[in-house]
Amino acid sequence: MTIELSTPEKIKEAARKLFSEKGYGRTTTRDIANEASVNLALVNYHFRSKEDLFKSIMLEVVSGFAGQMEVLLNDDHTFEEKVELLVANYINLITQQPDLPLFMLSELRNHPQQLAKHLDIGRIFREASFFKELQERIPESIHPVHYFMNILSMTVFPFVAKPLLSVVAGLNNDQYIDLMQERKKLIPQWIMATLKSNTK
Amino acid sequence: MTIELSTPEKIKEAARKLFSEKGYGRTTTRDIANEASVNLALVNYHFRSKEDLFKSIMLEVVSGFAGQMEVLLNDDHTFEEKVELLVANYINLITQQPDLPLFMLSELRNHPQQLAKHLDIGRIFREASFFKELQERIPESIHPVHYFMNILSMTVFPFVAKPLLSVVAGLNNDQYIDLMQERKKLIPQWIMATLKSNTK
DNA sequence: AATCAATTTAAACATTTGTTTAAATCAAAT
DNA sequence: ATTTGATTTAAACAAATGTTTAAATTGATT
Repeated sequence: MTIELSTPEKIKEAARKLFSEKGYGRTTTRDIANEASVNLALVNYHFRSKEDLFKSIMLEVVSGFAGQMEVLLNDDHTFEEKVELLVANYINLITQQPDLPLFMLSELRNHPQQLAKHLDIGRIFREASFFKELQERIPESIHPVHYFMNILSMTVFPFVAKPLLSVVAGLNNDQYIDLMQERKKLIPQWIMATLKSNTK
Repeated sequence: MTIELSTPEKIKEAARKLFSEKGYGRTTTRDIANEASVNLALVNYHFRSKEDLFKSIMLEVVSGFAGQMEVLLNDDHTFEEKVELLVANYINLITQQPDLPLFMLSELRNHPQQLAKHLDIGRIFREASFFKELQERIPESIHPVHYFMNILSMTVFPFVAKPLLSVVAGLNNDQYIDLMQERKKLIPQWIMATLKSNTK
């Protein structure tokens, strides 16, 4: 039932897995070739270098993330529904790919320019209907990005800090996943509560 | 005015800097020796291996973090003051060492066991007065760790995601730091607002 | 001053790692 | 069936990297 992938696709899939699991520095081209069940030289044949392979994967991941975000920030729902969709969407995504956020954040710091490069992310966000709706609800003294930070923080951080927080709370893996599912409902409630505390 | 450090201290300081800047995988023993202005072989002479050097640093960082947290979670202040102190404390700490949280989180995932090892972190947290006070304020249907997650998330995540969020918001470094300073006051307010929304 | 252990140094070693090469294989077009 | 270009393979190369060695230096003790 698994479809036969082309060699470059096999390599990219293997690299995506290994880079996000172990980071760029600890992943070798031989790791990638093995994971993809492919001859070592094919990594350099299809992609020019390890660095180029990384860039191509990173670009896909970041533009996928940004594209999805743009849709969610501009859809037809109410503000509160937008928050609910945003949170549920990312909790689902990250539950399936738990290593994705830490990978993105780590490597975004080591390869800065990459982000602004092919993606005018700033404009996408500032022009989103979400931000206009947000500004109508809060005083001008508070920067709207604070609330965007809060949504993303409460949604993403618990996954990133799972090794720490699961020990703190004394929870096993399944219990931790249950907690994250609970947050789909809780985070939007909390966000609305913080908005009421800072009314315009 | 800078005090002369012993060789092992020079090595540890250099390694702490480079590991947190570039991660374990991309930091070489030669990098460390150069940064410490010390002969290459001394890294292996004073610490057995690169891995051992890493472990020794990681242990210091994690137990420092946990120790500080234990004090803050158990001091004599009111619940709201505890939240204020916790937030202000970590915003100050991370402002001075911006690479620390991402380093801790990345490497904690690659070297799991390390955490639970020398540190019974779970007990420290569950027995803290902070958690008892928290439980008195929320219904039993909600796990208190949710709120601890929220505090840590809103405090730490904006630093970890700075490369992304500063582009999103279109802010330069100084403006971003100002935003983080504002959060010292805002986060405790928001936390109290979320608590009121889920009263016992 | 001589001794002795601890520390430092320069050099080398063995692996690992990213990349290249040249031949072999494959698949489609003539 | 032949040709031609793309793909794959095994092998090798050069550079980087963690570690070790053996000699040199240092600094305190006798």
